Amino acid sequence: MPGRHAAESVRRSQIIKAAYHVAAARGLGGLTVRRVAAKAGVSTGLVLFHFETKEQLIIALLDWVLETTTVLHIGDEIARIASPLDRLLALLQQEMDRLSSEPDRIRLFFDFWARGIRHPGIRAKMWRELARYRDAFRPMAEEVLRAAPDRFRGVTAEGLAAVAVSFIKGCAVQSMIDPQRFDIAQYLAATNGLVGQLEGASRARRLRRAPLRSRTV
Amino acid sequence: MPGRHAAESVRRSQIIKAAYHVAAARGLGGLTVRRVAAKAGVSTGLVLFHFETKEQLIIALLDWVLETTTVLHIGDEIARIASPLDRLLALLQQEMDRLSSEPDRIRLFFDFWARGIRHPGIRAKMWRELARYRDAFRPMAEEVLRAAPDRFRGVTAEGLAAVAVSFIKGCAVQSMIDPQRFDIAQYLAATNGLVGQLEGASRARRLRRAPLRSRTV
DNA sequence: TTGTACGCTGAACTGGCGTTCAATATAATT
DNA sequence: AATTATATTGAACGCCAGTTCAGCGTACAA
Repeated sequence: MPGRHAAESVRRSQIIKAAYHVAAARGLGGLTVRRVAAKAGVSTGLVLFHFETKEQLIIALLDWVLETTTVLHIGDEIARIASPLDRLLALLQQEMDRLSSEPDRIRLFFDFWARGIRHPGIRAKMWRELARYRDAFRPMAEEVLRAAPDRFRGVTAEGLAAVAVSFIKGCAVQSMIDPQRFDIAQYLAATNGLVGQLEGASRARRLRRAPLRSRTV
Repeated sequence: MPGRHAAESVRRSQIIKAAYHVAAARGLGGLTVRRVAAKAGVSTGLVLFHFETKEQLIIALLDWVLETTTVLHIGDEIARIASPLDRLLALLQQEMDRLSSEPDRIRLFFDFWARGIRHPGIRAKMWRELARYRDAFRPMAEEVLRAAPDRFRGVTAEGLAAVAVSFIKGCAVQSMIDPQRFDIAQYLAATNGLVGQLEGASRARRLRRAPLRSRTV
């Protein structure tokens, strides 16, 4: 039934959400204009009427995924933690919880990441996202450097933030290929030990009292 | 010129190497039977005569990539380092050198990794590779646990190995999306600081005398 | 009421893909 | 020399993809 129906923006977001469901279920490789149209309950032509090309649809999907993924929001409970290193660990824990709560989204994100290697447009957006990620760690990294200047002689906040990001991305990459057995609690415990006990017993006690929720992803 | 020519295995490896060049240049998404045939200088039909389906060709390519990627070989210079933590850092450095020396191979590896998320056959092979990776760190991880039992109370060698793998994979993932600016030397310096100076000044002096070769990937 | 701009449809076009297969040339066997 | 087994070709097939577009229906302006 052709004719004037939904407003431009409504249709666009309707189609993008359909695209998200298709991509989350079948991956970017399984994303086709026809499938998106079917999922959205519209015709093939309409999808391209609103997005011109499939590539632009994919870019719009990426934008939507990045916008609607609340990443690295530093809540009150975390801001209240005194030690910078402890706060960093709490942030890591929060990010790793997301791994188990939104696996489809993380998988799709990873799919985009891989595509970014060959696709300059996607890579640029991913690079910006990575920069955002590192920037979120930066103030914390600077605090860490200030708290232990001898330990981090010659180290920049940027470098430290990159390592912090690696804890998260590295964990995601591993749990993605080994979703059943990868033990996040163990991962965090080992991280905790490696980072070093700046305050010794106090942190150990706190971790024991508030056990980690999810054992595997 | 049809007829009996090269032996089975010769042709197979010839085609696999052609597939590698195509995949390295265009990604797994750009790998087609026709392109591989053209690169190998044979007909389309011959590729499928030797590999039955495109999927089997891809699996064979993955096997070849995994076989011919010398990963985590612990050489004499590294084995001679006394401190386990220092040895771990040397291993990390070695792996990161590979990032800059064989970017195409690493990119292709990453491409397979992403495909493994949806493809059980590929995922199984990648999981085995990940296990190999962690196992290579395990003896070292056990030494670390033995050297500082208080620091790593409740931590298993498996968990510690997973974190070590994260340093590498996380670095690769970041430098892949940001090949120009990602500073590996800074990354290692920050890692060094985070892991903690078990031996203090001695390591700092050693690192200063033997500067890191590659600044970026 | 009429006209028109816009949203919308879906069949049709083009192209590239994986795959098949009859024909054929070569090497090994007899 | 004749036969057989094998390696090789490349045209052909069917499929599914992205994209186009002529036509249709609806809502709003005049």
